[in-house]
Amino acid sequence: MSSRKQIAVVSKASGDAIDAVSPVPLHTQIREVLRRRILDGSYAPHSQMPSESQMMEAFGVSRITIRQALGDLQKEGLIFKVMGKGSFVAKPKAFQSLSRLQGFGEAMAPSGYETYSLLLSARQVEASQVVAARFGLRPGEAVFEIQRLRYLNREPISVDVSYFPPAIGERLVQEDLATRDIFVILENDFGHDLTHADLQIEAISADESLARHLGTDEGAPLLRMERMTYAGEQPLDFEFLYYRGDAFQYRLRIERS
Amino acid sequence: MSSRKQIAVVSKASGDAIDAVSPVPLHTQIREVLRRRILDGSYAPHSQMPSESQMMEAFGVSRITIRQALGDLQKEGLIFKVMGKGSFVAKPKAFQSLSRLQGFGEAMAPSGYETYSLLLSARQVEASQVVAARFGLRPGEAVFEIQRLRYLNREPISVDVSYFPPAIGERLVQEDLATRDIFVILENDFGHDLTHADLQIEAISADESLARHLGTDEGAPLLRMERMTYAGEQPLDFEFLYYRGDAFQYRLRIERS
DNA sequence: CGGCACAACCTGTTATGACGAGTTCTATTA
DNA sequence: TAATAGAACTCGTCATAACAGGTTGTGCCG
Repeated sequence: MSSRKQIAVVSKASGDAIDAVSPVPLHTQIREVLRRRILDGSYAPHSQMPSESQMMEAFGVSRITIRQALGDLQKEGLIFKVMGKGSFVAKPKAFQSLSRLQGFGEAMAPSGYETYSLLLSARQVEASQVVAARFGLRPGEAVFEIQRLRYLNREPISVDVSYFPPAIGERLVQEDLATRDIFVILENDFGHDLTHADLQIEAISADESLARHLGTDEGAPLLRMERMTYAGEQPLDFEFLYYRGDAFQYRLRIERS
Repeated sequence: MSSRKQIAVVSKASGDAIDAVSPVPLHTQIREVLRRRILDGSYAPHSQMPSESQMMEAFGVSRITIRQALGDLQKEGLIFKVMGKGSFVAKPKAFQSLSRLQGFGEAMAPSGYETYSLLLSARQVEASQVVAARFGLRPGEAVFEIQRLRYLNREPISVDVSYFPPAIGERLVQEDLATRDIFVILENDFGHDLTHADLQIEAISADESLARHLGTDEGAPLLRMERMTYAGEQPLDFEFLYYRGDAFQYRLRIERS
């Protein structure tokens, strides 16, 4: 390569605003911005990322904050650093970080693949007819909705729309949903004992929104799952999962222990 | 099998000296001391660990250093923290953090278990007859030896004695050998393309040292493996693995891709 | 022209300091 | 006595600062 031209985008030109007064920590916001840039290709695999001091300036925070964000990404295996040179985007690899596929994927992936999630939204909403019925609520009562876009080996693989009782949802959003399995959080951190799940499956066509997220054509075949997970009698987690039809085989074991 | 009366050790009474001038970072030293205390039971599962300020004083370092050590352990899932309360030792769980079993274990663990390694020693030594022969060296030439004790779900499962060309060994010790798979480091960080491995297996009796590490009786049956891993023609990693006979079934697939 | 020393960058480590937020126990108050 | 306010602890976040150790380019010198 020749001269020093810009390495990559640093400024917050796009919708990656950092909010200093937000309740979510700066390093978390920055980590997610960087994760998005990696997953959407702004930072290509093997390319060098901006230096820590460049990011300091670009985001307007101190170096310790940048380092926290980068350190998190490094521990996930999304980037690697070389002392004296800089930070680089890691090449997606199978046989690295297993364990991240949740439930469905857990049973599905015989070996390990790299998986991450992008948080699309997380908010309290009024329960729709279907959701209310599943939780034994009245339509319009509050439930917590979390939408995520899941990646398998750096490719978008599914859109997950999950509903939780408000109390659980509030706590979930404080966790690291990008890399941790919701099942594991529920079991480990919250102490819920997941017992079983009911599910149903069908095939649908991608609408505009799903197609955009999953990078398929509109109308492409998707696998749609509806799954309610229980801890004993208590309904905990109701999910709609939209999997890319061309990327998944269906093989599943529902029992969990 | 002796009864342990101590509650929680904070001071560096035992052999857990922190060396300020050592080339290995303080937070790494501290992390490993804490890991040892967790794995050997000094800090029992679910028990509260000393507070960050207590550790600051006990180790004679700043809080940021303690936090780095604790943060690493937390990301591994060995401990968890509760704001306003403190740090606690996590309960060992299967179905959490897969992906850490290397090679042999990788193929062996159908689902996931929690695995860690304790670094027993890492140093340059003179190649023994056997090691030299495998690497195509003359006996007495320098090779790098790494000894580790591996845990599966908080129980010691195997002693690994690995030999590397000096250049590779020197780099390996700078990596996080406690949680990262050497195979993954070699492939991902170092760019070596592991192709195949030769191995042989036999059953032996535990000598005093092995029995002590593995927590078995002297004379207990062990599985002994000798494995040479190659990247193409180049021999990269020669290992002796001593597995507890009562804890392992042999089922293996050698191809890697 | 080739080699070597140095400056200019990078990340790694660590300290100090400050404030915020959550928990728990205590002491004051109604 | 019971409720409440607060003190005293905990971890979480973020800033500033300094130095070490590694890499890379530049420019001087032979």
